[in-house]
Amino acid sequence: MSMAATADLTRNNRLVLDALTSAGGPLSAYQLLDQLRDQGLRAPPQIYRALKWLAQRGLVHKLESTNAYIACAHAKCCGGHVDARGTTVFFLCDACGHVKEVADDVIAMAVASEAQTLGFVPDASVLEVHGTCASCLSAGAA
Amino acid sequence: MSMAATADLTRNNRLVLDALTSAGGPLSAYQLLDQLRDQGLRAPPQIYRALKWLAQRGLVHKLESTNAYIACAHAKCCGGHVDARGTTVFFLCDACGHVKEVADDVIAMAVASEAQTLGFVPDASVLEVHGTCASCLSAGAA
DNA sequence: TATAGTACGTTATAGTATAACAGGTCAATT
DNA sequence: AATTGACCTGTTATACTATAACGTACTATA
Repeated sequence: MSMAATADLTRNNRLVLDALTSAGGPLSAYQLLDQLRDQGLRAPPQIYRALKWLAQRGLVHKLESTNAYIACAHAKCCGGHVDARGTTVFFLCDACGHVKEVADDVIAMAVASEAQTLGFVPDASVLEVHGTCASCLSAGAA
Repeated sequence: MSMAATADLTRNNRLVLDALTSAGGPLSAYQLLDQLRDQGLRAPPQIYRALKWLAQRGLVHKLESTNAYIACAHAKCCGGHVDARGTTVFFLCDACGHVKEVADDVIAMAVASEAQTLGFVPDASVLEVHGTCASCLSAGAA
């Protein structure tokens, strides 16, 4: 497995990745732009270019159902052990906004199996489950 | 199982649904608007209102990863036997644009199982697999 | 007649994303 | 040294996606 290239990040890419990482949750491109205006980022293309670069390497993910971006939860420990092709599943709490990223082999294999049945060769998957997280459930049950 | 209400569609809802159905594939909201301008639909809210109404009843689905809308493949035969909460999986061919909608219990159960492990209560799922369809593969292999 | 609910049409605006152009840096090659 | 090419950068303008908010009209029911 190749180590993620957290070393050769350019200034802009680093700024965007750091902002997402310290946010601890999803941010929109324009929220990132607002946060990074002080650091010299002024226009959307600067943000989108960084996001594209980071996403291609699996360091960030786009949440398609919310048009938001999130730092890969696994990139820190082992350099993006979940590949950039998107076999991860996101559980998004609609109550608190928390997003849980999991690598679930059972789901991945079920998708691969269905694809095979169809004669379809998968390239990238978007798997996003909306609902209510455990902590919001227990808070709401009080 | 309740029959889908294809009878009590308003004029606008019917126009949008028919356009999507006869398209046989995904259309963007603005493509729909262009197509339906002759029938009197002039502004985006008219389209989006119809899409929202239809989606709530499972007659159309939104493809989050492409910002497009597609008629439910199962609505015709049995009134949306796949519920509006989104347990269906879409396989999108990036080569030809074809979209295959399938109701895969194995995937649905794998998602439900993972959710249960997390103590997460799912509400709606977005499951979209990009890749290459069988027919494009055989064409490309020639 | 009120009243509420729903659908409708319209204008304006918000939010998301990219095309296209210009300049800067740096290393490899000529 | 000069040239080239690859890549990163900044900027303007624009395209694409979606909704807020207003006013109207047509039911159905009280």
